[in-house]
Amino acid sequence: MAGRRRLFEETEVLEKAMNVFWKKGYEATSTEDLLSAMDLNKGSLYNTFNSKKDLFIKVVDHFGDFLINTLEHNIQAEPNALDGIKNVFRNICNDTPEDRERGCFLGNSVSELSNIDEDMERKAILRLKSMQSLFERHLQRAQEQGDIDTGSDIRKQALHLVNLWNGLYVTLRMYDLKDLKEMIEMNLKLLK
Amino acid sequence: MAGRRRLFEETEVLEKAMNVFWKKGYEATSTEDLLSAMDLNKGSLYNTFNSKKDLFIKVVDHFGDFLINTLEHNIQAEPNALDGIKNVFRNICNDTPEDRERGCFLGNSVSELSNIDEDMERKAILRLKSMQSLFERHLQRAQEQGDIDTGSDIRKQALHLVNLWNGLYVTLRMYDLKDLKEMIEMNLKLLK
DNA sequence: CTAATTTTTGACCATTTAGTACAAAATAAA
DNA sequence: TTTATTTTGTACTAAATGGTCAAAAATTAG
Repeated sequence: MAGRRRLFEETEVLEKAMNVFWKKGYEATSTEDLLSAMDLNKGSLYNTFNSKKDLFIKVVDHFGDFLINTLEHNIQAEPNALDGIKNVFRNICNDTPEDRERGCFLGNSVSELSNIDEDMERKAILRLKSMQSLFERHLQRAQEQGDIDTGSDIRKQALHLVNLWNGLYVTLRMYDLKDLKEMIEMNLKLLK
Repeated sequence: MAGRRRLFEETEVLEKAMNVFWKKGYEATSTEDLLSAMDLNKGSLYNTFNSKKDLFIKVVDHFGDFLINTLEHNIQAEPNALDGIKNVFRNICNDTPEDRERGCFLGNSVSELSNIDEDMERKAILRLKSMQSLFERHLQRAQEQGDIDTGSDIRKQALHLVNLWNGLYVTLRMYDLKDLKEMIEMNLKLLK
C-alpha cells in the first residue's frame, strides 16, 4: 500500500484521548483538549477518527475491552472465584484520589449522554452489560466451587454487582474510602 | 422599594431551568436553552441570576430542598419507619421512562462536574449527604420501633442507602424496571 | 523515475458560546 | 411631577467550537 506512513500509533493516541474524556466527560472536552493530549494536529485527527463522536465511540470500545480484561485477570488471579470477585470490590478502596475523582468511565458516559446521544449511550451500556455477563460467569464458577447456594439466582446477584459498581463510583467522590469499606463488605455478604 | 416589578416568579423559572439542567447536564445546556425554557430574555436572566454557574448552584439548592421534602413526606406517610424507607426505593420502579433517562440530578451533577468545577460539585455532594442524614434519622426511628437490631450500625446502613440510590439511578438507564425489582428487594434486606 | 496514494500541516470557516451594554419601560418615594 | 431605581428587551462582542480544505511531504508500486 502506497502513501505516507503514520507518525503515531492508533491505540497509543486512543488511550490519551480516553484519559481526557474520562476526566472531563464528552461535552466538556474540546477538540483542542484532544489535540494537545494526543499530540496530533487537526488533519491527522479527523483523517483517522472522522469526528469527535466517532472518536469517543472508539474510546468507549477500547476502554470496555481494557476493563473486561482487567477484571477477568484480577478475578482469575484468585483460585477461589468468590474471593476473586470480592477482591475486585475490595480493591476499589486502593484507588488513588485521582482515580476516585474520575469515577467509572462507562457509568459517567451513561449518566452524561442518556439525553444527549443515543449511539454513544448505547455503546457504554453495552460494555457495562458485558461486565454483568462476566460477573455472572464467575458467580457460576463460585457456585460450582460450592461457595454459592445451588438455588441462588445468579443473574440477580450479577445485577447487584453491576449496581454496586455503578453506585460506588459515584459515592466514592463523596466520602473517604475508609468510610466505605464496611459498607462494601456488607454488600458483598449478599453473595451467597 | 422603587423600580419596575419582575414579570416572573423566581422559583417558577428556577424550576424550568432545573428541568433543562436535569435532562441535559451542565455543559450541554446552553444559555439559549435556558432562555427559551425559562421564557426570559438575556437581560432578565443575567440581572437575576448573574451567571450560568450561579444559576446552576441555585438550581441544585432548589432541587435539594425539593428532594429532601419529598423523601421526608413519603417516609412519614408510613407509620412504620422501615416500611417508609423501603417504599422510597420500591417506588423508584414506578418512575416513567423519562424519569429513568434523566437519573438523579444530584448524582448526575457529581459525575459530570467532579473534574470540572469544585464549587458546583461540592454543592451537589452536600445535598446528597443531607439525604444520608435523612435516612439515618429514619433508620434511628426504625430502631426505636424495634424493626432494626439494637446493635446495628445505623450510619453504615444509611451509607448503603445513599450508595444504592446512586447506583440505581445509573443502572435504571440500562435495564427494564422489572429486572431490577428483585435486586432492590435483596438490597433492602440489608436493613436489619 | 513517475504516478498514485496516504498522511501531515496549519490556515481557514461558519456557528455557537457565555456574557455585556445600554436604552426604554415601569414603578415608588419625595 | 420629578427623581431615583429596577427590570426588560435586544443588539452586540470576543472567544471558542467542531470541522474543512488544499498544499506539501512521504511513501510504495510499476
